[in-house]
This record gives sequence, structure tokens and C-alpha cells, in this order.
Amino acid sequence: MSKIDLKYLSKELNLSVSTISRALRDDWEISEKTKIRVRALAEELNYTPNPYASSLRRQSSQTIAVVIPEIANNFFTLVINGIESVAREKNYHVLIYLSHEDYERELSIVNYFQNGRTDGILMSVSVGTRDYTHLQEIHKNGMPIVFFDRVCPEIETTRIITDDFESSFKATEHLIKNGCRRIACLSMTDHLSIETKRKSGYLQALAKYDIPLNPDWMIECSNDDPLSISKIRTLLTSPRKPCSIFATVEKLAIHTYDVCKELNINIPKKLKVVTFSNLTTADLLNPSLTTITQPAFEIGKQAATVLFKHLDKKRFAIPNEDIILKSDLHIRNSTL
Amino acid sequence: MSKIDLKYLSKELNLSVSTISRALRDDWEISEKTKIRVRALAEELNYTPNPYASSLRRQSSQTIAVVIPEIANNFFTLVINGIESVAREKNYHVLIYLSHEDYERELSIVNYFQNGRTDGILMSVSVGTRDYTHLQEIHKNGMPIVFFDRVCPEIETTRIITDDFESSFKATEHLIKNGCRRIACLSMTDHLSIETKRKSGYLQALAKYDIPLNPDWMIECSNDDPLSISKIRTLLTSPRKPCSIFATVEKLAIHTYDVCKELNINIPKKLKVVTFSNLTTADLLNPSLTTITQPAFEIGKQAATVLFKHLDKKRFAIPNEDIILKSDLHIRNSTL
DNA sequence: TAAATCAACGAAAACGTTTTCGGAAATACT
DNA sequence: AGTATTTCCGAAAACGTTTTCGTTGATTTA
Repeated sequence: MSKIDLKYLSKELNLSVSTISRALRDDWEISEKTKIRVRALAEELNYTPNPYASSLRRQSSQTIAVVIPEIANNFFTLVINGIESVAREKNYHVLIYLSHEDYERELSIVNYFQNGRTDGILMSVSVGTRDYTHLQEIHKNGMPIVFFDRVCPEIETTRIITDDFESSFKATEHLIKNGCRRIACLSMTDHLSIETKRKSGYLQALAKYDIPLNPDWMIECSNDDPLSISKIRTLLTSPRKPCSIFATVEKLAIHTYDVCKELNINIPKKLKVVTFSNLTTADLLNPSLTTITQPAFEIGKQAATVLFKHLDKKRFAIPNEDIILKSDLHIRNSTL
Repeated sequence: MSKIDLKYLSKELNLSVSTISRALRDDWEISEKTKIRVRALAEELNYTPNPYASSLRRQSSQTIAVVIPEIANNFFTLVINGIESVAREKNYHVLIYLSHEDYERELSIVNYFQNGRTDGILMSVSVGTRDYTHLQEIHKNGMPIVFFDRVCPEIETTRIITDDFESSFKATEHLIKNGCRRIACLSMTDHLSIETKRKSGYLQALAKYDIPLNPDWMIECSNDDPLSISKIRTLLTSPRKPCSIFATVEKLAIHTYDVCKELNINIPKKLKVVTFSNLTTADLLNPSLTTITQPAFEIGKQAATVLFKHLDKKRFAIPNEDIILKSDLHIRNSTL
């Protein structure tokens, strides 16, 4: 079975290659009659243009890249769903890259993009990156980037984020109003924009209610699960232990549940837990988990929309702004 | 900042374009001295070849496509992780497409692949597809496909699957041994290979223990969540209701949990539940959920490995065989 | 010494599109 | 009738690689 390309069609129809090409893209310079003939044959032979030839010639790939730290994570999968929903509408293809929270990997991924493989990037930076020069460089070279959730403030582009400070404040306040004053904060690293905002929301709430901060209760965890778990375990077995936990990421709350199960600590009687999370089963946990839920699908959708607004007409520069979406506090039994 | 391509490098170094190209791919016809010069400049200017030009010329894209029904699903994200782990090693790029369990979408996605956009496909078919001609066609045109989990038996290629029959049998037997005889089966559609296997495992277990089959207890659910939930609700409120549920997919078990919560049905006292699932929080649910867990990461890894074995040397044809991995039955409180 | 081999490189074709430029035929306008 | 517009189409360049096929001068072999 010979390949069907423009040349083949052109010979078959006794037309030039350029005419075929134009007919298929519905160019006004081609008569309706020939368009119909061309389309008919193309349809019949199931012709599809070679994407690489098109991309090479047009200098655009009809492809966007999504760079995320991990994929086995409800937040990011929902974001991808949001992105895909608009990419599909625009007939774009979606490349997915996982940085695994590692700076080196992120670096090598971004280097892939130097030469036109993608028309734009949607990205959430990994916890491991503290240096943004690789992003700044590619951005300066004209590659459009839109950040979401874990953003890079130094780069002049749109950042889709949520009201992390406010919702953290609200969640902490919720704990306080439920009688807690000994509130610990589990967070990841210091370098992520979202982490600092969430922590400062927590701190602000403490301050508002005149609760002194116990530095021992601000636990910096990492991507090293066993280490994080052991940190949580020592926290919960220490003589001065907290009566509730505010976790900035879902995983740390799950670790907390695990440790409580192991140590037979009753949630919420002995320990209340609230966390950022997009877990679909939060309602079914034992006990059901109070969460701050980010509008993940919407985040993906908005990020993609901003990017495509630029890709559609290059004249539209991506504005340098934060788009802030609201998270929801779902109060459940873990903070009863 | 002008583009740096081979032409630019060639002018800079007073060498021909072809020499530059060969030097960079470490061709033996180029002297070590010039190789070093070329590499040095390429490194300095951060040259990366245009992937579309390469792909066009070499007729290979360094890209594989993954087609899955949905992504907000632990099983598939783990599979993707497995795939990505080997794709990354091979320096391949991963395109992800979501069929959303819809045949039409799957069709149009597969049509994208007609003209070399991808070097190979890893795929799990959607529940909506009963006609495989689109897959057969593209496969006959020489596109390598490897199926996983939800396979297409008609196509002569490798299928990575799990021991669905055996583990379903074991799970059902587990329910029987725990005193259940009135066991309902929640499944999706009739057309998926995995569904029929899982159901026949269930049926076989009933047969072995001389339990007559109640057709009313074989509930065919769908992707329409509200409908599925209402089916489950009527099942659990009917006069002749089951005392346990075997669910072929995670979502149906979650629906069951929701309905039980709504109707105040105690799990496991009034109803035992076992399901296929890769939920990370199965252990933390109320009650903890007994699951048949598929080795999702390994599935992705194996699927990708088989594909790359072929892509590495085209002489190696993808064998027409099933690779069967074992699932694990994790007994937890929902079947106590 | 002449012929043959070899190492190192260049010119140009090729991959399959898209797009620029131009040209012939048909139609419309003085 | 002659000129100006349209209308429709073709030739060829261009996109940036890779690869085929030479070519040159140096080295080895007969």
C-alpha cells in the first residue's frame, strides 16, 4: 500500500501539488468544483497530512506541552482534563512530561523545547527547582509559557493560581474556632510559591487569634515519604504534641492518617486534620477528611485558554498577571 | 537572537552542513578534531536539532502515543508512570490522548495517527467501542500497537493483561468463604474483554460452590454516574437484596459506598464489598476497602518495553501473545 | 611509479508540506 | 477592440534535517 501524500493525490487528479494543498485548506483561490473533487478523493483514500512536514513548513507544531511534577495525583489529573478539554477543541495535541519533582529532570525536559517541538508550555514547577534561569531563557527565546499552581513569579506571563493565603487562613481559623490552639503545619519545601502563601495564611490566622507560634510544629517535609512519615510520627508522639494539623499538600495528610492508624490516635477526637486535597474519596475516609479543594479542572482550562488566546493570534501577548481562582473549604468529620 | 541551526553552525565553523550533522551524530567519517570543534560550538550555542525536520527526514518521530479512556483514575496514572519511565530512558516523547470512554473520540484520535505523528501506540480501548476496524486498519498500515488491560483480541499484537478471571474467582470465593451466598456483581458494559473475564470468574466461583445465579444481581452499569448510582440504590433497597458486592471497576465500588452512606447500610455487616481498584486510600476508607489491585506501573512498563523492543530493531516483530501479570487481593475490612 | 585504497569532507537530493510568485484564461470595463 | 480585472491554477522555493553520492588529497599497495 503506497503512501498517500499530496503528490499522489495530485497525480491522481491531474492537478498540481499546490492546488491540492490549497483545496484541502479551503483556500479561496480554488474553485468549488475542484475543492469537491479533491476532498472526495482525500476522503476516500483517507488522506491525512504529514504533521512533521506541516510543522516544519509552518513553524508551528499544533502541540502544547504540559510539564507537571507527578501524575499519580488527583489535582494534576484534573488539571490535565481541563487542559485537554480545550486543546481538543483547538485540535491541538498534548505532550506530557513528568519532572518527578526533580530539578535536573525539569531542566532536561525544558531543553527539549528549545527547537519548536511545542508551540507553548503549561507548567507547574517541581519542588526541586530553585533556579529559574532555564525557564527565563526559553521564555526570552519566545516560547509562550503559562504557569499554574506552582508558578514562577520572576517570569512575565500569566499565572493561574488559587487563593492560597485566604483559604489557608480560613482553614486554620476553622480549626481554631473548633477549639484548637495547638495547631501544627505540615508543609513541603520553602521554595514553592504556594507553600509560602499557605504557610503565611496559617501564621496569619494564628496571629489574629493571639496564638503563639511553636516552631517545632512547623514541619518541613519532603518528597522522601519514609522521612516525612517519621517526622510526623515523632511530632505526634512528642510530649508537647499538637491537637490538630494543617497540611499544605494532600500527601502529608494521608501520611498523617497512616500514622494515626498505626499509633491508634483518634481523628478527630485527639487530632483534627485539614488539608489541601482533590481526593475524590475524601468523603469516604475514616473519618471523612476536611479539605481545601482547588478548582483543578478550571485551573487547567483557564491556563490552556490563556495560552491558546495567544497562539490563535500572536499579536495578543500573554499578560503578566495572576489569575486567582477560589478554592473551597469542605468541612467534614476530621475537624469535627 | 537568530536561530541556531545547522546552517548557522556550518557558516560559523566553515564546514558544510552535512559535516556538522554527521559530527553531531558521531559519524565515523568525521575526524575527531572536527567533532570536538563542532560539539563545542553546539554546546556553547545550546543547539538542539529541529525535531520536525528530523522526523520528516528520518520518517520517525521519537514519539509514542498513549490512548486511554480517562486520566483521573489511579490505574491509568500508574500505567502512565510505568510507560514514562521507559520512554524517558529511550529518549522518547509521550503524547497522551483521552477517549473519555467514547468511541467517536477514540476514532478521531486514532485517525490522527495515520500519518506518522507517532512511532507506536499504547492503548486501552474505551467501553464505547465495539467495532475495531479503525484499529485493524491502522495496524495493517504498519503502525505498531500494544494493548494493555482493555485489549482488542482481534489484532495480532501483544496484549498486556492481568489474571482477571483468576483474581475475580478468588475475590468471589473470598466473599463466599466469609459467609456470603447472595453476591451481586456490578460491571460496566458487555463489550470489554476484561469485563467478560471478570464476570466469568465471578460466575465460576458461584458455580463451584453451587450457588444459583440470580440474574437480577448482575447489574450492568455505565459511564453515566447518576444512572449507575440509581441502579445500585434500587438493588440495595429491593426486597431480595444481596449481602455482598463484587465490583469489576473501582468507580462502582465508590458508588456503592456512597449509596450505603446515604441509606445507612453498614459495611461490612450488612453488605460486604470487594472491587478491582488501585486506590491509594483503600486502606483509609470507612471501612477499609478490600481490593483486587492490578500491577499498574508494571503493566505500563511492560507495554512500553514490548513496543520499544520493536522500535529499536524493526526486525523484531511484536509477537501475538498475551502477557499476563498477577493482581493482588488485598483483604481489608469491607469484607470482614 | 602507477594504481588502489582510504580518510575526511562537500554538494545536493530527499522527506511532505505550505506559500510566494507568477501566468493563462475568462470575464468585466472603457 | 483593447485594456484591466478576476479567477483559477502551477512552478518552485522554503522549512531544517539526514543521507546518498561524489570529490579531493593523502597514504598504501602492487
